[in-house]
Amino acid sequence: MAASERGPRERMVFSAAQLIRRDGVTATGMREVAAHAGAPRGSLQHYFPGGKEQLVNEAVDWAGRYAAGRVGRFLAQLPEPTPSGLFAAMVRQWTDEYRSAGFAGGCPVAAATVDCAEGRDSTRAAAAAAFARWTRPVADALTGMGVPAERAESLATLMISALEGALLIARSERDVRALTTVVRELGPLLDASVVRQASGG
Amino acid sequence: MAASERGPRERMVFSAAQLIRRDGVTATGMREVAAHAGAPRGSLQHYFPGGKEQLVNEAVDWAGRYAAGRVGRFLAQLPEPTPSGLFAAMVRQWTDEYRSAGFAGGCPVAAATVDCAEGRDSTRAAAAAAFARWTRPVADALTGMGVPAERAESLATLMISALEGALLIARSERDVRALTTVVRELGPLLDASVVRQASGG
DNA sequence: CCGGGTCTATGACAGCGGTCATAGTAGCCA
DNA sequence: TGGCTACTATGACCGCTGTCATAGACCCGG
Repeated sequence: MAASERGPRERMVFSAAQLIRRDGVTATGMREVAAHAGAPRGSLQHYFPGGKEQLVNEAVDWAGRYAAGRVGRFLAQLPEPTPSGLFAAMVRQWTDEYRSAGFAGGCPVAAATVDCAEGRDSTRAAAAAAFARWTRPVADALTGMGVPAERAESLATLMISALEGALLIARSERDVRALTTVVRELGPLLDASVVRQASGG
Repeated sequence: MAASERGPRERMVFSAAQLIRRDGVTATGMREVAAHAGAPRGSLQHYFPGGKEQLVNEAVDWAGRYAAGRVGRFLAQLPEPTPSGLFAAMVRQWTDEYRSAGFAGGCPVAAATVDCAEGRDSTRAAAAAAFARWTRPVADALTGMGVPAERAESLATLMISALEGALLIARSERDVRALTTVVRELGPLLDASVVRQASGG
């Protein structure tokens, strides 16, 4: 979650993602983004001539790449790769954040979808692309673990759906219960989908 | 989804829920709610002296009651009650809407959570209450089908999580794929959780 | 010195947001 | 008729939003 000290443009995209995931797209102002990024206000129209829509879209895009990138790192850290282990790692990222930093933020892609699915088509498309970019490495990981290709895609969608929904519930309840629940209940199903190789369950 | 011609107050709450689930909380204006409900603007401060916050909270509350009420009707319509059948019915309500009316609207509770979880605690609490009120009848239905009480609660949370997450994906993609996917993949797991009575597999 | 990029700095604008203040109407009771 | 209550009707206020316009800083090649 920590972007190093890159250029002001990248910092603004990153800040936009952070503010969006906390307050939603509409409630996040351009001036606020610049201030949060420590960037001059004048840079907004310089780097994002497309206005707020461009900034939001890039933030959603960034979030999608970030989530996709995490999948690979989770895989590398797993002692032995199992579907349930991957899912647990994906969810644990959130439970860790919520326990250590509070329930202030959700998923920026979800926020963009809720706020812009109707009325700002480019942002809606950016959210769909982010979900797709996130789903692919998850599905690929599943096939690598021995899940048939057709089911891998479906199970990846199920995993992300359950995670996103549980995030909503957890944030509203200020309790990670929903997150731990979906991991516990979905784990066996995921591991049972492995057909070749010795399944650990 | 159609509220009959009740009083103006109820119409405004209903309209608020509709607009919120389409555009989000922040992007929904008070004047817009009144206009959508065909109610006079002056009635806003009369019926909702607590301002927008009160109106939003009541809309979220209404949505929670509505979702909870649907569960009972779904159960009554099932030829034989199975967990997967109930889940399929819950999801089908959304696929039907999306196929017939387009992908304009999402879940108002999700929208309220995304937009208000941080910064408006009463609305956050209202969302949590709505999720809880929705979860209970689902869990009760599962226990009635023979699911052990401890798992029933967890599976109800899983069902609602998967539904909410799939809603986000479906809306961003403008495709019901994610919804049908979670039904297909989650159904067997749900039915397998029935321990007593003949499971209808 | 000039010219020409990249980036920054402000100020203004027009619009809309929620909310408040105030006045008006309708009906009902005495 | 008067008076009370429920509800409606407007208009104004202030703050904030995204966006535009304009001008300044800074650096580099010539």
